[in-house]
Amino acid sequence: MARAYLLPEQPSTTLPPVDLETVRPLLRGLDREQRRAVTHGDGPLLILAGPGTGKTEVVTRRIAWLIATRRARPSEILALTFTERAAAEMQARVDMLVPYGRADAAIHTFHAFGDRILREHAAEAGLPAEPRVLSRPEGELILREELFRLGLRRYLPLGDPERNLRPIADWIARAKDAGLVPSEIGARVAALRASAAGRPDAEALVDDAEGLEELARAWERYEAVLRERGLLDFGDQVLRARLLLRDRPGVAARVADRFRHVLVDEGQDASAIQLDLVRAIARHGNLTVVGDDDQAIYGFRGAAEGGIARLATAFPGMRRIVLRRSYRSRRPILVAAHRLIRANGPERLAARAGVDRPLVAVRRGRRPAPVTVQGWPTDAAEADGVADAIARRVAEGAPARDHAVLVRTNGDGDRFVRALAARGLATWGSDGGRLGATPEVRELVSLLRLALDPSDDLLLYGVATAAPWRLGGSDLSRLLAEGRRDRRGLRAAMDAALAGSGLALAPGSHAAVSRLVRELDRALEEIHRRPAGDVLYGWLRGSGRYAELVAAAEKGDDRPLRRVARLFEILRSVTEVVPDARAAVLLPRLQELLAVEAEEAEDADPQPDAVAVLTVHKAKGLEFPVVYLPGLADGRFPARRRAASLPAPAGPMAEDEADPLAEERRLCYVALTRARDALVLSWATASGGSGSRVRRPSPFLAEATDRPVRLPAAAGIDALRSAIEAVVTPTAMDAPEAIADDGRPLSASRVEDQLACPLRYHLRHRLGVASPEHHALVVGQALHEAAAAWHRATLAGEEPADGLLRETLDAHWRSAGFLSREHEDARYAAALATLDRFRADESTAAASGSGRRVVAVEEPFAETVAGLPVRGRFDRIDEGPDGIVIVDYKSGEVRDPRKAAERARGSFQLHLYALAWEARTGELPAWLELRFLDGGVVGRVRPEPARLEKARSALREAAAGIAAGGREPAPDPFACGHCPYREICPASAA
DNA sequence: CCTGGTTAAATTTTT
DNA sequence: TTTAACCAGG
Repeated sequence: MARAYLLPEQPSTTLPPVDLETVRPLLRGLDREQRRAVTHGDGPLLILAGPGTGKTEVVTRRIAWLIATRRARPSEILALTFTERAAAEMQARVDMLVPYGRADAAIHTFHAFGDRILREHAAEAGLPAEPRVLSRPEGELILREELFRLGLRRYLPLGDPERNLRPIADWIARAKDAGLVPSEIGARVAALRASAAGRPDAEALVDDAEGLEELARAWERYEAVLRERGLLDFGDQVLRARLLLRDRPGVAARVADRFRHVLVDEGQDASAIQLDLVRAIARHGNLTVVGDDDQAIYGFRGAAEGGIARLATAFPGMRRIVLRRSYRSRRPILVAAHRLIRANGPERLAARAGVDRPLVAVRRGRRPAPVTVQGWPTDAAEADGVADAIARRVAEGAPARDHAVLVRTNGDGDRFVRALAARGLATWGSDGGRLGATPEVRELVSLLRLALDPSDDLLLYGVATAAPWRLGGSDLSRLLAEGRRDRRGLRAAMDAALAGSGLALAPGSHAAVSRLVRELDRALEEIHRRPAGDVLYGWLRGSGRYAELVAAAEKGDDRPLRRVARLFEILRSVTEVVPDARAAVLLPRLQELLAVEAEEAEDADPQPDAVAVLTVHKAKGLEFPVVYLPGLADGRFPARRRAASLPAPAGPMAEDEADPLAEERRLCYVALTRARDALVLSWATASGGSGSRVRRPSPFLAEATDRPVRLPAAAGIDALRSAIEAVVTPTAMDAPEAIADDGRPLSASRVEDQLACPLRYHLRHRLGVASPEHHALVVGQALHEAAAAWHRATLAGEEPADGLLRETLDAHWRSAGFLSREHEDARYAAALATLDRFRADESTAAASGSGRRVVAVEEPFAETVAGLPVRGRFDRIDEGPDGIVIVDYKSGEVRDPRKAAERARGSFQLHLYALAWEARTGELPAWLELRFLDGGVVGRVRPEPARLEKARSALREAAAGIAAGGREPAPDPFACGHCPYREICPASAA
């Protein structure tokens, strides 16, 4: 029997005799399909390998078999994977199968292989001998450096110039995945323009075309910088290797001759350019592709839709072997998974191969557990329920590592980690700490920022409270208060205390402040002339922090020291890309550079006694005896799709598949098929916050189980309770007699800060920690002052002087908080244009005789509203035909009048001002207005009772919270992203 | 059935 | 800040 397998399936050149004993073990234990796959001779082969069908086993044995049967020398075999991890695993398994250590087959990631080709032919590829490859954040650092030279307009909002940095980097990567070069975007733009004529969506198409032109320009500039500096990015490693083979037929021929057999793992994840590269190398036809289109979950990352099918077309006569036996999951799991994936339609390869049936379960014996579905009233209840179930099983003796909780997004995992931790169970795999988020690294990054802007109290506060000084308590609070009181800042208060002319400090604090100031001054002196790493090194030695870290390491905890060492390694290597490594250059992208896992490998590998809490993407390729898949609620899984922020470089991308749910469904399929023995699906009716929306079960639940999904009756009471609590909690109308903490009156910004995040209120208003300079504030204030000066002049009956607006702008313009000189120049020019329009608008209004006149400017008030002291300043008060209009100037980039009106309606500040006006005059104003200076639009609203009442209750709620003295952070991914305190906030969700 | 206003929730990841 | 889903009201 075995002898038959030694014969080539297709006649080929005469092979030398093969020792049966070396070949037989390679086929041992394989099923029929697997054997056929392993022993396929020459010619193209597609192995359709569903989950758990022994895919890796087949590929590795096939490599060993090709070698053992002398169909290929090891060096003639090329195997391509996507991750280093997969490559390493394949290599290890081939090494075990091929004796004598002669397995020098080329097993690489696509990128490593492309890189190897490029280096071997560096001269022909027009590259330096040793091109440096950019990491992702390093690429963004280069874009950031060039930001104002990229020729961007639409994608460069002056109020937040870095907003599109990441999207543009992604866009370039996707363009390279598609195999494009910048000049080819032009063709696409032309095609879009041509096709637009006469179509109903013509406007949108032309708009996209313009956007693409802008992006192509930016891309070209980015490429020019890479060329100048001899750099490659990840996309180039594949793209330029492919272009090399296309432009140099001689090189292509040599590469194809060298690799007589090519194997591709996870073919469904390949990008268009990767597939193209494979076609070019495997033109001899000896190509083995392993994959499963039902597990294609990387469309967002550039995987080509229908990639495997396209390869099959490119290699006519490709033999197809379908692995149908699952060695992993019990039958109920396979049945549910198949029911689900079936909904993706008849184009799936399994369906086209005529095997649209569940995989055959090989593991038998003991009746398998059915797939269960649980409904929970809230997210919290779901997390507790899952954690309880796991804890119970562990108590009964099951190993913790046998359990996995699979989630759709990283954020979803947190509550399971916490719930498990509360039951004494360790977890692994959830988005572990990033290096940049560890305290050791944050301290050092803060120091760099502080050295660049020593007047930033916020940073100084952060550094002073961090190791090794660990200042805190009343001394630091008093220094802060003192610095704020005399308006000279925290540093001045420290200096005064040290000189004996200021606050008296406790001896310990005195010594710490003294050394802190000394070390800080040294860092200040060095920061602009030495690389960031050198400054940090001096600080570590001088402050004693280095000795502390070493001592901790000697005592057994070397993680802090290792993290700091990695920071230094990153700072060193970035100098290869950006020659000027001073802090001012690196800081803007430092967070991204440090967004690597804090602990090498530790979090990415299964931990011996911990429960896995993983995103489904991270779980791909893994298996667990027991899998929990919570969060199967509509909108969460399938996740709600967000509109792309940039037009796709290569036309419709994977997400534009006919069925928008298809990729999410495949993701769910991957999740279900991670389970060996037991699978528990669940969902929660509500996220749990008061007033949170009721969620419907995911459509995938019904698809997978073929049963109607109902909430268990037991959940009813909890649901009612949470519904009642939802009504009771937020209203808080009967708040206790509210007082505003130290008796200082409330203001709009105090109330808004308190409601947004009590910790932010605490830092800004109780401790008086100043926020760092921000360009939006500088520009906004200067414009504000200019408008006020104009109105003051007219109020005094004068014709405003010609240069008044510009002179006032200049007088209040400070060069602080801008990203770069170019940014400041652009914002200044924009501010001048804004003032021109302001003048024109005001002149028109004056001439129109609208019956409105300005009666007060910058008018301060202090009134009692809802029993609470409130103060503020009306920017401008007008008297119009219907009565008083309260005006507030804003400098945000609002251009749409509808948006402006919406903002006015929702403005707490305006409604508070209306109430203050009522308290002062006994009458409500007729109108409330926001005037957006940049956009020249006005949003107006009548002060309506319902909205005024809302403002009153917000005021009360804030006052109560302030009086209670709470300082709990209220992390929110969006709010934290813009919070000035995010650098020092331990709870920041940014 | 449409419109507008209100409200909660903010992807996935490797090289 | 933006978006989309939901609800009320015409």
